[in-house]
Amino acid sequence: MLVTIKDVAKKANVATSTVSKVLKNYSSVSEATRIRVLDAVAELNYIPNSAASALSSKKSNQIALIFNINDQRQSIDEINMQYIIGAFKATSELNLNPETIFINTIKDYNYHDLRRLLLSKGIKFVILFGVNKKQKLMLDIIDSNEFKSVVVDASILFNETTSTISVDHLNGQYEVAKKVVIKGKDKHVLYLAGKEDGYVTDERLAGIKKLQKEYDFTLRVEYADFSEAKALRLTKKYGEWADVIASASDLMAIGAMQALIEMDIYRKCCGFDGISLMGYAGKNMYTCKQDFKEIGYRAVYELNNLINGEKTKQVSLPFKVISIRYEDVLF
Amino acid sequence: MLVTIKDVAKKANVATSTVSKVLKNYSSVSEATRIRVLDAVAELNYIPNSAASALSSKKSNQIALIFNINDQRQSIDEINMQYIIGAFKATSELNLNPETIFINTIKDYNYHDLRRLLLSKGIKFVILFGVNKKQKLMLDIIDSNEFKSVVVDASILFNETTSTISVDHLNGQYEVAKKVVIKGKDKHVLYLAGKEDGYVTDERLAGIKKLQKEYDFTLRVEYADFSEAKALRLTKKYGEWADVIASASDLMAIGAMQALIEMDIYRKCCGFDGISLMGYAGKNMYTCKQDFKEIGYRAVYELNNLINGEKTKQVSLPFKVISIRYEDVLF
DNA sequence: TTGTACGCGTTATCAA
DNA sequence: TTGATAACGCGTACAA
Repeated sequence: MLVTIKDVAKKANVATSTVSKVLKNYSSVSEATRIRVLDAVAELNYIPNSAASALSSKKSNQIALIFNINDQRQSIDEINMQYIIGAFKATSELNLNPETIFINTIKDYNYHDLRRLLLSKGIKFVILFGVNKKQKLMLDIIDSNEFKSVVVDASILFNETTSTISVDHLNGQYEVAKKVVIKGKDKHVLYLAGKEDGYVTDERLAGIKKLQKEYDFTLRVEYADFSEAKALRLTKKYGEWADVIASASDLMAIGAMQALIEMDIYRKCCGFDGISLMGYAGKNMYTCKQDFKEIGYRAVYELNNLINGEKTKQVSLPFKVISIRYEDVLF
Repeated sequence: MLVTIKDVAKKANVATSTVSKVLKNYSSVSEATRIRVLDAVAELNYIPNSAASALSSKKSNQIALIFNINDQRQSIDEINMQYIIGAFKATSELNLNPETIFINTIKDYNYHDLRRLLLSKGIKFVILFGVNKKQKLMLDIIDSNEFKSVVVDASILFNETTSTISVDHLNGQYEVAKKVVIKGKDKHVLYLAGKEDGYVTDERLAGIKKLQKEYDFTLRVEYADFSEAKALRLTKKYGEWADVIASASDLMAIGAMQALIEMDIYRKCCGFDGISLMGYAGKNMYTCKQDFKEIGYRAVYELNNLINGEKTKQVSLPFKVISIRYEDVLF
């Protein structure tokens, strides 16, 4: 029925322990028996039982990718999908086993459930996507001493058990805004910030303020909560006043642009993220493009470093200030 | 160190088997000991070891969600993300454990690797997303007698071990095209079909042909391979000739529309899928909206039926012929 | 209703 | 370099 290591051992005329050694590439095995074992493995079509292995070795190559996603706005599903694809590429290369978890799409998920889920599988290393100041579960994981983690987009959470990885949001916002804003106290910049509980919100806000110090324009900050609709409304309210509208996300920038169109006025705008929707609705706006796939990919590699006992670190990935045209997203 | 079932047994003054029975909600346990055991569990913060459980019971609640995705076109990442979110909602409700696999983003993935991956985890039930006629791995899984599967969007693959689930692509295409095409032999319809190796391609093509029989227009079918760029090129070539352009996907419809804009002519268009991008670039086109989240959700429930020994079946989910406006995707 | 004892498939220790 | 053998933590006949 089910082929086990015993069957292989019998077939190859060796002990089970020898088979195990061969399969784990231990050196203390003669070439002759090695071949004999591998032949038997091939012949019997033997497939190791990962549960038995995990139980016996007390090791599991499982890691968790934990997402806090917004399942309302499908236009940005792209971001999480790219995270996932990049991360899975890395787990495949590193022979790690990703357990994907969406903590917010499932009601009644509390820290105990999550902890239980992870520990029952022997998972002690996790990657956190979409953390914010109110995301108690994720913060608990970071604070706990049971898990080591890599946090995406919240460099401030760096500590002895937590590596961080993200682009430099501060300078990203600074650079992209620099493309559109104008110097001088008489110039008005409307900045549509993200949500107050977002860590990147603070970083990006600091970016526009850094530019303000340099360019000395008049800055009005409004929190549009990463909402396109709110950005639209706020732009209708303050767009007339502004010379330039800088947004902390592409979606908000598109909302702002839509408002301007409806108001029939023109203002320079810029976004943040570099999602492909910008190629359709972005009207050649500048944006700060993040490579989400690469971020997911690197996050796994950083986690692997932690698994291998390395110390936590803060990783900064490059961004690109670009304008996405229709031709760029066309396939 | 690690709290096991033995520790709980000791604490509660019962045998390990009793603890096991309590945790599995077996009836043959007195209320008194039940409480004593649960108290001990809570007090010791006991967490079951899923590997040990799987090994001992020879059962695993693991299923696999296998995706064949196109990782070039991020505009439609939304579709797979919605599948995933819906599927995960269901697995959470059913206490199943999803293993997510992207077979095409990882090079050198052959059937043996995949089979090995699945069987090593005791996975015998899988859901297949994105199958097409050339997707050998998935077809092998369907044909093998080792796995039972639910296939999304390929009703034709239905058999004794394979349930299928999808909207009625034929009538979906029929209905949406009906909104825009015009009766009469002198009327010209350009139909931008999908890829020839896609199962839905055939179904949707049959849909437009059904309508042709009824409306008697002149039909020109061109395969745009689900590519926006190809749709754009083909529309430039045949758009002038056509009175109406029907596309087998939203992305192609958007490409066609873009071509028309560049050609500075107007033709009625329709798409298929109902992705949110249509709210931005769709110019009020009609489309056949699929509820991808619901499809993912239902697919898991169907798989659960197979797990519970039910017979395979063909499930058809409803579609909606709508026109997506900007307001619809705005949050 | 409860407990004993064995088996699940693999790994690891230790002796040969 | 190899082979017994004892864990790993849990489930489940079967006996009590």
